[in-house]
Amino acid sequence: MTGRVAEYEPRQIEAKWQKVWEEQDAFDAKDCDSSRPKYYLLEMLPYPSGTLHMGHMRNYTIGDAVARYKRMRGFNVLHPMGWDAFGLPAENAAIKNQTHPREWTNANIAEFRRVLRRFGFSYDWRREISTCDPGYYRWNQWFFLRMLEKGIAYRKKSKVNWCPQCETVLANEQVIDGFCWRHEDTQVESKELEQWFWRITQYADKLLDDMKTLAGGWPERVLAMQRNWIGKSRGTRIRFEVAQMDGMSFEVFTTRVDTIYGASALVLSPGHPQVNQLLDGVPGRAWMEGQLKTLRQKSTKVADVATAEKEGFFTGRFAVNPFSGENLPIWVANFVLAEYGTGALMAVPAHDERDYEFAEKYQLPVKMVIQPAHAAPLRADQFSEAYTEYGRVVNSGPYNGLTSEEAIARMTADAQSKGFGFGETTFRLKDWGISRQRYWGTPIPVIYCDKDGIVAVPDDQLPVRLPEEVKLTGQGKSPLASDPQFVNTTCPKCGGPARRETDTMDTFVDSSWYFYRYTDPHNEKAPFDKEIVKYWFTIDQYVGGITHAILHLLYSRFFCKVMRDLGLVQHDEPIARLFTQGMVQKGGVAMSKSRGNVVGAVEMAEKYGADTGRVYTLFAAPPEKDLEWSEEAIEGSSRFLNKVYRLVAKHAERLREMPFDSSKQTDMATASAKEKILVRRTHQTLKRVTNDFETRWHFNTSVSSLMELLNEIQAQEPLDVDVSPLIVKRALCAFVLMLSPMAPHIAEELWEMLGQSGGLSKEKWPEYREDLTKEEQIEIPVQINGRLRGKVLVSDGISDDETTELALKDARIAALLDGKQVVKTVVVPKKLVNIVMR
RNA sequence: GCCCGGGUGGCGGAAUGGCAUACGCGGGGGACUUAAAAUCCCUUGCCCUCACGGGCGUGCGGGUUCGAAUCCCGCCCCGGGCACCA
Repeated sequence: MTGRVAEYEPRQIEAKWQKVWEEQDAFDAKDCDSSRPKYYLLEMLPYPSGTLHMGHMRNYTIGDAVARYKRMRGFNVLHPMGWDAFGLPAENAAIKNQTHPREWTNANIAEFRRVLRRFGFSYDWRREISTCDPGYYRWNQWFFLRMLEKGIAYRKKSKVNWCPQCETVLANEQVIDGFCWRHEDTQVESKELEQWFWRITQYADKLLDDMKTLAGGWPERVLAMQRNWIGKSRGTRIRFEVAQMDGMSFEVFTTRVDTIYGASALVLSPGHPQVNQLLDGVPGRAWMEGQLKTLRQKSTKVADVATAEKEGFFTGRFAVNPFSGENLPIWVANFVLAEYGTGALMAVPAHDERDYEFAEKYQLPVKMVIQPAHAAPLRADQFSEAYTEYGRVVNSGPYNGLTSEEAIARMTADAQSKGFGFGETTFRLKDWGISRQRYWGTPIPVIYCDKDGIVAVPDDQLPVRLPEEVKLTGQGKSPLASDPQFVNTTCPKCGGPARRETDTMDTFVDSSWYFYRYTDPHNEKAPFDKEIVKYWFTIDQYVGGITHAILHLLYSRFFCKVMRDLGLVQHDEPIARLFTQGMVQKGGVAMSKSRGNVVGAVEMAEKYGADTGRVYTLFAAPPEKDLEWSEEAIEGSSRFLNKVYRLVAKHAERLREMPFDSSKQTDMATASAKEKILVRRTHQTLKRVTNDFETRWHFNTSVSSLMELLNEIQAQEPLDVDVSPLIVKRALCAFVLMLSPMAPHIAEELWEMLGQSGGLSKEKWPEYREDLTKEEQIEIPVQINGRLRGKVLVSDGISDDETTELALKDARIAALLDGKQVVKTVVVPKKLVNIVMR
């Protein structure tokens, strides 16, 4: 045919088209364009540290394939990128390298940006944001002030993790099994500090309820994790008076008030604030103090707490069961959490596993008050474990015979009317502590004045800038406190001397609303324009890792609800659909710098080309599954693109001038056999790939469909005999268009080689035609008793009876059926025949 | 303990009630080449058989069905999340 064919040079092609895209602003999204449907596609913004590896790239490749597909489908696509630029690693790196966190961060951002461009992701770069810019974080401060006005932001003393070696507060993530991450032999202490909190608990119910609207769009396991985290629990609060101590009482929270007649003790947490008062004047007090101290000092390691043996002591005091009037001994025990419920509980050994275990050890009575509703009754002498199911209430005075549900309702109502209790809902979720004693974050915009107390920084003084010249030592308290120029200020109210807040905000604040800023990134008067947000929101599709299933995604939902209450947005949920992609692993574990198993994105792109990297990450596994990186398997994707390039290059010359109109299709009545194959295979592939993009995103099968189509086209060689050039051109153009979301650079190059102009970013996705996917003749399997015994060729419109007849006539089938009785035949049209014989 | 995933060739995976192992990697054989690389062709689940052919086979055991990797019941194993939450 033609002479020597040029070789596929990914580096050259990729640079060429990236430049073209940039010059054409090919991926700019147009605000408030009502002529097209909008599509907001978002990938989680990276923390710019270390190197971008293939784990990042997988996330962006999945997103980019969808973004490009949606554009071809006629959507106005918003596909932005930015940097989660505040955070501890920058500060630590700065201390280590004697640089400024901003320098370190900016260098990383520059590198990340370069690598993302090297992969040709179709971002609207005009909208790039960086959370460490004062132009961004001033809006963190602005939101903080609005929350302060609303009472959502408040200050209280709270326990923090404190390392006595570092002399600083540690984030929960920096506490490893109760020890400091930098001092493996130093136990982290608990210390009380004044901290700023955001009242996320005020939205607990809403956060839980609104998850109903996310069902279907969010992975069930993410919803399950959030549900678990919020931890809603409905129950009853009951007050127990202490016998012979006037006015002293304890409240307990229980979800099973129906078991209260079976209570055999009242148990307090060692951390309960009233323990000391209770022990006043009790004989043996000194011994008890010792016991208390031991219980309180027990390891706080998570693993230990869960498996620790139950221990406790009897206080010598008694509480009165308000339902039965019975006196219950008051105990203090390690298994009662101070932070949950009321820090006290009623122990019902017969119907709670933990209480049973405790009662066994300390010989407390086990009183059965619930019997199974449908199974055989429990017998006291055969009781070996707690019965925790609902059932029918017994031995409970006036409540006997009720079901658990009825008893809970009745007893809660009675407690309320008699004044010793009420129905209550508790949550595991706690308010969000946002104070960090760190430098590299958003300064909290508050001033402390001796005269006026806590004073908000006025809006017109925002942003409160991070001072650039601060000495970072990693020691002591908040770094900002060591900068007198920053700390000392004047009170906005009285003008007198005052001090600035020296803590900064948790970096999760930055990422809780960043996706709103993309819609209007340069606005200096507001965090964003309401109308523009209204146009773009909600986010149609969010793509990111499962690691953020709780914190980031819960905080973002909370922020949205606060913003709605502030009148800034009108929607209840910011993200309609969430896709969590699997990790990229090497040697069975996630890629990470510390493990030294990182495959750098740049190295990968230089060796094989960005398109090959993209195709491989899509092909190697379905996107939600973890993917084991294989240097050998990537060769397959490289070979595939090389083959595609050679095929198109071989035929491009003679097809270049051929006019091509994708809306016109071949007349199958006059087509040759080869032409029919080309047309049908093309439309079959179009159908499969379109389905993959529209439904479950299994791009691995999209790539394999294209590989099969490529093989089919090659099998029809020579393509200049018995095939009209127009049909070859249509097949190749459809191929290139289908490839373009996944391997955009080579697709652009081939498109140009085929004589098509204007670039692919303006092209439409090719529609398949159902009738053109149909084969004239189909080979279907013939089974006897469900076992494959032969095959017959049937034509498209054949009836079931005709199919059966054909199958029975098949020589091999006939031989097997000889002398046997056919009981029944099953025909699945165009799929299969099954003959049941005896 | 509870909740969510998952278990298919040597490997990544395909098939979601209808031909198990598509596509790719790896392996074996061949063509081209002085040679190598690249490329192309053939082959590749296990067992029996010279062969034709047959049997087995989707973690295990049952069930439903003309037909099960797929649906149902009961287990086992692996991964992840939560975990003394009253």
